[in-house]
Amino acid sequence: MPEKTYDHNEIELKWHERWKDDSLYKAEENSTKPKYYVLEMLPYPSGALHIGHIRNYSIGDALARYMWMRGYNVLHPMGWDAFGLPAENAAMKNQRPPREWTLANIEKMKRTHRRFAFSYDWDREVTTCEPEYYRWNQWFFLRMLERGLAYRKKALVNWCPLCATVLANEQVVDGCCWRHEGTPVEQRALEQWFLRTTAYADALLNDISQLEGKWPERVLTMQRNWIGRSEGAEVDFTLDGYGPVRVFTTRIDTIYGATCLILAPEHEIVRTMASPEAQAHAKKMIDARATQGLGDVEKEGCDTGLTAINRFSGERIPVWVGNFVLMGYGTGAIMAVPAHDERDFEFCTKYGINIRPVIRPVDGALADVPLNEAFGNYGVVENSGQYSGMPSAQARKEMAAHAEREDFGKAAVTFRIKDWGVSRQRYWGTPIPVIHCEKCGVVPVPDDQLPVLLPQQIQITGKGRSPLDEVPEFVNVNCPQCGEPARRETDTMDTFVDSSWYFYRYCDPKNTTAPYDSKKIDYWFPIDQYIGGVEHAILHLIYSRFWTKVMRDIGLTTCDEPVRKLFTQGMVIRNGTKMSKSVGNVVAADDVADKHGADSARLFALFAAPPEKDVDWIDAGVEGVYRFLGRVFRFVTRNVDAPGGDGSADKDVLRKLHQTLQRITEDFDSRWHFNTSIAQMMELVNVLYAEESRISAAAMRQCLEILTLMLSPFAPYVTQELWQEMGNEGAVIKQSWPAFNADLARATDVEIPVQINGKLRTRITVPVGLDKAALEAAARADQSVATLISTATVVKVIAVPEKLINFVVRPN
RNA sequence: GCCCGGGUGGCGAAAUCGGCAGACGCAACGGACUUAAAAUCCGUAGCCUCGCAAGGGGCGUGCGGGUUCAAUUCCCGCCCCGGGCACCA
Repeated sequence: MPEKTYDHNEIELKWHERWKDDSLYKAEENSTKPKYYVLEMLPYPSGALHIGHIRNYSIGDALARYMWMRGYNVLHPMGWDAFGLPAENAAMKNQRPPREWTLANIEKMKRTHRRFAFSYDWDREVTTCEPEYYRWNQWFFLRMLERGLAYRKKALVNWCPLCATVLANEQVVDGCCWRHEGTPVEQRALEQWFLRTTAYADALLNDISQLEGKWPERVLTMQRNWIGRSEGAEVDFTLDGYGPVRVFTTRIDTIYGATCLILAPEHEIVRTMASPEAQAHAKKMIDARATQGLGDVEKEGCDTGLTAINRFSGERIPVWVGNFVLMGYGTGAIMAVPAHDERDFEFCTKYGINIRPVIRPVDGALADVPLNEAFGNYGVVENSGQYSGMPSAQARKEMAAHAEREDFGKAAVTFRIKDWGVSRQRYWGTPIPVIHCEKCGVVPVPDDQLPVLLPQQIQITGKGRSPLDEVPEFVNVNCPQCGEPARRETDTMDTFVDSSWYFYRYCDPKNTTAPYDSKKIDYWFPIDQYIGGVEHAILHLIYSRFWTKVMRDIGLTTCDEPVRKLFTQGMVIRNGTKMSKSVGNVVAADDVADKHGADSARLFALFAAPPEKDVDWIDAGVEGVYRFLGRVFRFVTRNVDAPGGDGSADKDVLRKLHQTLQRITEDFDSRWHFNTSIAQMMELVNVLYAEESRISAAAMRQCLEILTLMLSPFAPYVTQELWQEMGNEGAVIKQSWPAFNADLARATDVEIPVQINGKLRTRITVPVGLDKAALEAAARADQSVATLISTATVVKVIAVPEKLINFVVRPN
């Protein structure tokens, strides 16, 4: 058969049409096959897929296709993280309702998804802005409310003036809004809804051990740091004329060295009891904190005029306010031990407050403790009454026990993680399903009245409070309890709620009576492989873990953790910076597909670098893999029915073929270095070109089929076309992954480098399987080796079978 | 400041367990085909150096040391780049 020209447009269009009904990728509901759930993070429907998305999906899709071919029942779904601020901004700009804008974007992006032939089961598509989905957000919220896991409090919250809404702590980056770099977040006191993530702080931390080795270590480290468990003690100091002031410390063993107490500027006692000057100062510090945000801030403080008594020593010490003490951590008050804490040292030095060492090094004296810096190590406690002479660890225990006995303190654990603030003063999100009644207070919307629907007709001005406040039909309701007129809650939920459980919904996407049927979850969960960007290491992945634990405790799943294995792929870089709309260096997926085809775009996304590494997008690089696909296409089409050569190259070619197959199979099973998998196939094709005329018809057939099958997870269109060209029936994805033949893969001869004193001098070819002695004999028997060592005395011979031989010699 | 990654040709990278550094690809150069170009096919190529040539020698994985017959790989000390955390008491 004459060689054909590789026309990617024709081929991709043809198979795109045939695959339209999607029946190929349906996950089976009652299957005897082993299951495999592979998931890529769902995108925000911004309007267009770019090449960063393509990389993410190409990794997942190659894996999904491989697992199909390995005989697994694969669940590979896709959906849309469809709530969020951009839709509202677009609505303001274009006078287009957010829903309309969002759904149009989804249609557009879905077309691109299909164009790239990602093997999704679209019957399971989830769109989080649709009532069928978000009603279950509301349902979950009510379950959490019943269990005290959702609650409302007035709190200082992070407010982004540009978003005109509250942000979660996780959404504040360097004191600025995560979406508006350089816009400092302000602190405002508002009534807000929170989810009690702190109730699961210990569980979230402990269960990280279940993820060890299966999630990237740095993600686990980031989560551990974020949770920030810290063991210490709470202790009361007695404030003259007031009563106890509680502090949290990890170093209660240094308490005899406490020379003052420092309160956060927001601390209640500052407001109620401090001197007027101190109150004014504190106010300034609070305001400054709201605007300065970034970086290191000079420590600042002010004496409140109050004094407090140390219950251990009976000593009376001054009480200060300090800008570096955080209201949101511990109790909002600390005891300052300048001799043993760097920050306290800095503060007390600045204001001339006493520095008194009470810890000495285990092998030193108290007098050796330097007074020009803080000595923060553990050691032996001194000048501390009955505790003097104890090691730090013992003192920590005994002092906490003493405080507890005397009822002025206890051993305590504090977490850095806070409860998750989920209120947003926005329109385009899940309405929080509660009603505020003058008489009954906060009343949950009854389950049978769910979903609380977002009103469709709405003017979004971007000014003032939540847009829902302006919709009387939405706001004005009757209280479900007493029937009197009441007001609906107008805050909506953080969109991270949507993505915290969407992967469960994929298992039962059309359920109208429950978020899903637990039996289906039991079959599919946990997710075997989750693939996404490392930027979600904390936010999304910690919320998802939290949600699963809550669901487990409600009895909705038996999983402790939703995700068994996590893979974080690298970013796609262009011109030295991360691809983003604002930089204007985005490469649209459709543009690449137009020019070189979806297959080439997918192939290059995987070929350019190992998947976990950042990759530079180079247009010329796509041309390289495009050429490769053309080479494959032409080679296969012209050899399909060729009479074949004399077979003199069969052995070498089949060895290369099976070695390649082995490597690619191993890469799928462990390393995922698809860049080398693809390079291996390129090498194979180079060999095929070189030996083309010396390959027999039978060996050629084997090469063509196996090459096509191996390449198919990466380039589904062209391989499908070739599969048909070869006269085969059916879809490539339904074929079995070829088994490599270890006998054929084995080499008979191996080239051994010969070193003299560690320097490469020549090479010899020997049969495989020679032991040390035989290898040395073979080397000595070689004429050029004999010449090389003849002028010196061989002192030692290092022979490593199938690797190398090294003669250590001394000149004569 | 602390905690992770990373640093290899002109470029993206490879070397899986301490054993031939630079596979594969891009860009480049030379040749074939072509009226010509594109496409395609074949070939050259780390750097320096000696030689008319065949061929030879030296250097080389951020820098400096160490272990070893042998180090991109292991150990110690630095430098640079990227990311995360950053008053968390």
